[in-house]
Amino acid sequence: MATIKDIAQAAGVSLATVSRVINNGPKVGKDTRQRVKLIMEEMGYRPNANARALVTKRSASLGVVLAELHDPFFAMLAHGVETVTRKNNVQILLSAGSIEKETELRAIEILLEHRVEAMVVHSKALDDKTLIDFAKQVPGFVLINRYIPEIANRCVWLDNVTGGRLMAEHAISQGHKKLAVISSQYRIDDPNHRLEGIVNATEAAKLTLPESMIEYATPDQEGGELAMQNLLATGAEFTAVLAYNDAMASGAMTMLQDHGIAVPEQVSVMGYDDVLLAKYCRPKLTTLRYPIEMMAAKAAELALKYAAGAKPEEGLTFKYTPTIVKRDSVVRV
Amino acid sequence: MATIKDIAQAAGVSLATVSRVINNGPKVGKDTRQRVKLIMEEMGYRPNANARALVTKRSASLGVVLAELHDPFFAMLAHGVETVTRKNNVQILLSAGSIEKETELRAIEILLEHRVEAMVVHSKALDDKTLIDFAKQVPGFVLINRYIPEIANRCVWLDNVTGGRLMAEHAISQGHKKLAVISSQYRIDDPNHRLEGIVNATEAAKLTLPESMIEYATPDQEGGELAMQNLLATGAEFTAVLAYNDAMASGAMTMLQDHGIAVPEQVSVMGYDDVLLAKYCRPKLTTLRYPIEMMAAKAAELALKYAAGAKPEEGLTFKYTPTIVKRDSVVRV
DNA sequence: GCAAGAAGGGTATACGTTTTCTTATTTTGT
DNA sequence: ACAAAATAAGAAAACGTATACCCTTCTTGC
Repeated sequence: MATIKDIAQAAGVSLATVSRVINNGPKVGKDTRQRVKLIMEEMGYRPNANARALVTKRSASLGVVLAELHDPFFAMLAHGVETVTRKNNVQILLSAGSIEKETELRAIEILLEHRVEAMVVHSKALDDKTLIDFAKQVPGFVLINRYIPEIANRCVWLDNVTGGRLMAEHAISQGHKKLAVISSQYRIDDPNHRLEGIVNATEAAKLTLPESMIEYATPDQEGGELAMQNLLATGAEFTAVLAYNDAMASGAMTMLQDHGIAVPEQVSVMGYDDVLLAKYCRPKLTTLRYPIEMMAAKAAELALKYAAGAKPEEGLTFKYTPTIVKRDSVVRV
Repeated sequence: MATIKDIAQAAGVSLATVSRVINNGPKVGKDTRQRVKLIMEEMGYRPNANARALVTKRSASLGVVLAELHDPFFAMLAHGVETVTRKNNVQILLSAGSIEKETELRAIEILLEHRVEAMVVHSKALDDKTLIDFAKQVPGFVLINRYIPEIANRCVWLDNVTGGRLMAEHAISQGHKKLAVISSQYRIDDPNHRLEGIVNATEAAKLTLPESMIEYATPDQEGGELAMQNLLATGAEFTAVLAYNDAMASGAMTMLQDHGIAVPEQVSVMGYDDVLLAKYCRPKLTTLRYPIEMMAAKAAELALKYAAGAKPEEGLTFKYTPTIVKRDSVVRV
């Protein structure tokens, strides 16, 4: 592959001149510029990004750390990031870790070895301290879907407590008094926060939400089916189900229908996230919109901005609040 | 950030020795190795991937070119690639282009500038010649979802003609004689091939498939709804609908149900791809399984193998054939 | 006891860029 | 016409790493 040196030789100029042509630098005459450009074209010259990154100490790429690419949720996250990297002529370096401490750590380290100046990190397993340390090392370090007070201005996150509250309030406003909850079995912040919001709202409405009305399962369709099965098996009565996400809600609906229980006529169901599925399933899900794509774009912008030298403002944070999307799976009782 | 030089100084050894420790090279004593490792740990040394790539001319990363990340289909593709890159300690460099010539070209060029040794490319817009040229330049160049005879051994693709045939044959075997087809309006190979297969099967069964029974729309749910609307508006009779993909099938089902037509009792519907949605929608879609994740993994393996110096065998290609997944949206008539 | 080889480690160059510092040439102002 | 300034271009150092080659110092076999 042709290098700058080859071009210089062929054009009868110095390395410096060729470099200046490539970077549209000054100090090179009109005709020389033309000639060098022509020769680059002829020889199929392609700058070596590695050499360039080495000397400039800038990599023109943004690192993204996330878990489990096949989840549509992460696909949307990636897409949000991609819209802004494309606009800024920046490359995406993807580093996927599963939801385990070691792989998440390794994923970040790999990006660091590539000297990415900006990174958008989705980490659920690493502890606060580790992440705070990274934030100190990397100017363009931004967390998505996580809030850590010490580095609040690098956090783009969803207010899940409010989200949970909104869910419950909506159900209650529709006259529902007997609620059931289907939560995720993973003991990370998200399900805890959503549950907290739900509990807050039920207490405010002077309703009771006994432990027996809360089921935990894997946050996918199968989990939703299983949880609903358990709920039905206990013989408990409920008129509305609040699910951890749309997939679980969909599973729950399936299981209800399989038991001859009409949704939403007999039981209302609410999802969370508003992924594609929410529009596709029957009845269409009433759910909470999680603007992950927008949030990811924001995170990428932020990462690029901080990487470029902007100092994160103290006391600032990037909180998003989910909003209710009313479709067909919840009715007044 | 600490460099090899800093470590060497702190440990009182030469650069070469440190480098040898890092790469587990020979010619360094047990105790020296230990001491250097300790100091690296203390100083938080992180190898510079760019410098390394520059001198070794190898990048330990695999480039992936694809369009529109938010499509779950591409998410699965990315995931398939990721499973093998992770196993091989290789990084993914993502380059997204939309389905336009220039952006696809640019996406590939960017990866080339990063000197990736292997790449998995999903290109629909670029012409054969351009891709063949790239294949000549890059040893680890592999195409996914595309077949080009001249570089057959670098193509991992799905036999869409057979796929279309299988769809139609299944419907016909269930007694359906009046078929309707909902295809994609994009004039790329995939819809053409599927349609070709469908036509072949109908002709073999001595059925007619008039142009008026084929609708074209965007390959998403809205498109499916629209196409079905048009089909119904013509007043044509049909008992089975073959859709270009699951999203269109889902849209078509929605529209049928909205018109009071029961699926599958009155009209059967078939999808294609077998994405998550196929299991979630009601009735569950009978569809064709497109093993994209497996194919993507194969493509990544191939790319890595070729990049490592393995010569692509002549006359070899990697064709996958879709298989029918029978669920609830098709019944015997 | 000594040549020959092995083991441990150092020196220096190369990878492909960018950029600072010079230098040679041309233009400009008076 | 001549000093001053602007323009065009080259030389060389630097970025961080890997490695080919060289130099010691021990072993080891006889």
